Amino acid sequence: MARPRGFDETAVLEKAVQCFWSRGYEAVSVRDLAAEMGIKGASLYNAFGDKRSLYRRALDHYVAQTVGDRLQRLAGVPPREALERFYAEIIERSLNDAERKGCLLVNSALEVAPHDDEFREVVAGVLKDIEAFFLRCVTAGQADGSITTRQPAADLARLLLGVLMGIRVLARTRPDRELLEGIVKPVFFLLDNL
Amino acid sequence: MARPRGFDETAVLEKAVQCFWSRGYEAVSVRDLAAEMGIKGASLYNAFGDKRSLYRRALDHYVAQTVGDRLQRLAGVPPREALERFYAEIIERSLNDAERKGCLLVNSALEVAPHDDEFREVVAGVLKDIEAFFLRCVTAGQADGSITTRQPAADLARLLLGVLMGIRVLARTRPDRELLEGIVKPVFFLLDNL
DNA sequence: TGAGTTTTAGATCGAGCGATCTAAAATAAA
DNA sequence: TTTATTTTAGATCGCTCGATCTAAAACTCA
Repeated sequence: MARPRGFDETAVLEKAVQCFWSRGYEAVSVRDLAAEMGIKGASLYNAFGDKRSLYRRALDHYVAQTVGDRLQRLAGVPPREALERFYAEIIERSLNDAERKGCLLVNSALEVAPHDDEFREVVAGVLKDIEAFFLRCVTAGQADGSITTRQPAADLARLLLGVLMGIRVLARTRPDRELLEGIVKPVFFLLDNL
Repeated sequence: MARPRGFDETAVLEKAVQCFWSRGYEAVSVRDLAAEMGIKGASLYNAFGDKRSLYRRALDHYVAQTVGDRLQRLAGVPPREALERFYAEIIERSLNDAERKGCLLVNSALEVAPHDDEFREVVAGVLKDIEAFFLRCVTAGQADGSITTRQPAADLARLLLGVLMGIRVLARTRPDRELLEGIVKPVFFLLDNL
């Protein structure tokens, strides 16, 4: 039978995530990727196909690890608190991001999705998942009285998604706690009052 | 004396803006640029220097034409109305953007600014200009009673900047009126009430 | 008109790109 | 041990990259 693979596919995929995350799709070469992943070019093409396929795998892995994990962890938390912890996490991540890599999903939304239908659908789907999470939180919060009912839950969820994207973008150019927390403060004031 | 330039520098610069705007920095080659600008490679290097310098010129031109113009047009408008018209313009622009180019400033904030100190300063400066415009609007609105005083003007301005970035990002993947207007609606509800 | 200067057009530079190929090394089942 | 299969390592494919060079063409001023 066949010789088994000499590397851990998940481990090298995570190296690829790091590359794409910190430098983007176009700016990273397949040679850079192979070197960083610790495998040879042919092994890379064998295991992952071409550069675009590898990016797809990297994005899927990132989303599962980062977004999926967060949504799952906060699924059981009381809604108002879940939202607060969500944003607190995002802000801490953004401020601790010395390389200013931002979020691979947001980066993909700007660099890859606009020119590539498959990636646009993938990114749009994840964004809708996040929006749906926000909507569940807002609806539950409105039901238990912790979140205002004076605006439709759907619009509040949209606002939460928009603000999330805004924080992710601004943090890459102005990683400033006062700015990021200043964005969130009026949002929670709105959720709380009225 | 010298032979005069055979092309209009501003006109070809605007062609370069279109290229960088729709495809990004890395994905556009100097050959693409020269062809689209209708000049030869040597003329491009003569007139604008290298690719990075041309991008800088293109970004500056875009900012002056697009951002600067908008802030100037709305400077004399009553504050609450200025904010409303600002967002209405942004949403219409985003929905009419068939190529999903988004905003060159936001695109630069994600593709170029994180890895290039000069561009980071340029982008951060423009973002601060926009934030300052929002702050002037909010402060004036709080003074004339058209905007709530129950949150600090500085935080409301930060929220307005964050939401603007969020709209610009989301529109490139999900150019959907319901989504974009749904983000803005609770923001104005917050500005109006309380 | 002629001297002087700049812009043109097109070829070309070395480097790096994504992708593929060959052949040797490695492994598991027969 | 043999056979079959896969992964390796490294060279290499044709192409495009950003950038430069060479001359010819174009133009202004003396």
